[in-house]
Amino acid sequence: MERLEIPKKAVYRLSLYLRCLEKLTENQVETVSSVALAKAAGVKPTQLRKDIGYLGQFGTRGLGYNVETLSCAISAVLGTARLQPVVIIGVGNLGSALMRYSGFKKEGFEIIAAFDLQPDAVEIETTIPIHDVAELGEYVSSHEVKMVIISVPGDAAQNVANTVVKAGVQAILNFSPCVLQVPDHVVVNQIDLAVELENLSYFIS
Amino acid sequence: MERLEIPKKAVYRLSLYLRCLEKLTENQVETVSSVALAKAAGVKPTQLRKDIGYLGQFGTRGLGYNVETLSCAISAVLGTARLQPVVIIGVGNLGSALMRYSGFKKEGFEIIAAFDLQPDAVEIETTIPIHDVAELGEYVSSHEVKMVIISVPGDAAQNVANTVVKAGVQAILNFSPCVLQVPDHVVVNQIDLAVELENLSYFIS
DNA sequence: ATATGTGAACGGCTTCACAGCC
DNA sequence: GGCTGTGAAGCCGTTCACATAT
Repeated sequence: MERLEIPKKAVYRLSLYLRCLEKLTENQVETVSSVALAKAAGVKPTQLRKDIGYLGQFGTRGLGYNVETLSCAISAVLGTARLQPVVIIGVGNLGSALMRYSGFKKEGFEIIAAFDLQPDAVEIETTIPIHDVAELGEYVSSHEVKMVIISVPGDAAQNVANTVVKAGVQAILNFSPCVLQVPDHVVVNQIDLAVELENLSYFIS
Repeated sequence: MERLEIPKKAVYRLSLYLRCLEKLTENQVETVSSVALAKAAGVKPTQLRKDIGYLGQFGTRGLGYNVETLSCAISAVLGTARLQPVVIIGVGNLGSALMRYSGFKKEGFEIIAAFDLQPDAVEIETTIPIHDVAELGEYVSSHEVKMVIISVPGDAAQNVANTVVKAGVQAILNFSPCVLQVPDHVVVNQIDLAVELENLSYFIS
């Protein structure tokens, strides 16, 4: 298994292709060419073929790709073929919005619990249990959670990260506006809303 | 002014540096070395110096950078030195969370209005006016809004984008899980939560 | 004829090495 | 001695050109 060779950017695009393929499946399209799929995903056809090439050979020359076969292949490589449990830490504005977001389950992720400093003070209608953050480490290890979403204020994020890393978490989606220091074997994807806006700000003339 | 030469990735990091510099200002630190600042931002010192080099020469050899001077320089280049008006379209889970998010104003962005299909049905305590999406185009042009945040469901996003682009918007932060087709002069930053999770999923062993 | 698969060329960002300055 | 500034080298991902398959 030489999965680790796929470049990070290509992995992002594979997710994109998967999203487009799902739409095609809904419309009962069975076959798609690299040109058509690339256009839907907003990339160049050659890049799409190169990206898919990382997974192996799935196309039929002169015809295109079978939508279902390709979907399954990408899903398998991304590790989303089976449901992945995820925990949210910090049930503030953003955290509670994420808890209500329905898009995760469709893509193979289940929010199994949330944590907050004051779980009783949280007003939100949900079936997802909200625990005290003091129980976070214990919960993560006993449920073998590998992925967490951090949406606590910046000054609390590093502490939370330390706790979950010690408890065995391997991947963190961090919405806090701060850089997390973690061991090399832990992956962090950072989404900083202010940074995104600032970035846009630069590119408007 | 040769601003347009700064690579996009460098612009992202400049935002990061700015965030770290603000913390230093709060702690009344006046000078910082590239090594220290780079560590705080999670990048290599040489990269930080190269990035800052795009702006000009701001350091003092043998000493480091003056925190305030550097902050102002980055802020000026990013265009966040003065308040930038922003509009949010789609006041659902995510949209309302973004409206309540206090981090924007601190970085120079003011949410001046929000838009929804059913503005009256929205239950949210806020001082930000919520209008009907039918008024979107007119509002954007008359207020000369250059940046918008789109947080509507995927199937409505392209329509919204068309409207605001026609009304003169130059930058879009898109949270909808779909690829927007826009003219070349419009910049789109996409944040797809499911894609982020899928990406992490791949990298956990 | 049409579309995929892929080695090679290209381009851009990162890292290195060291010159220049305090 | 310590730290910044920067041309050069290295690396990685994208694009091209075309061989290959139906």
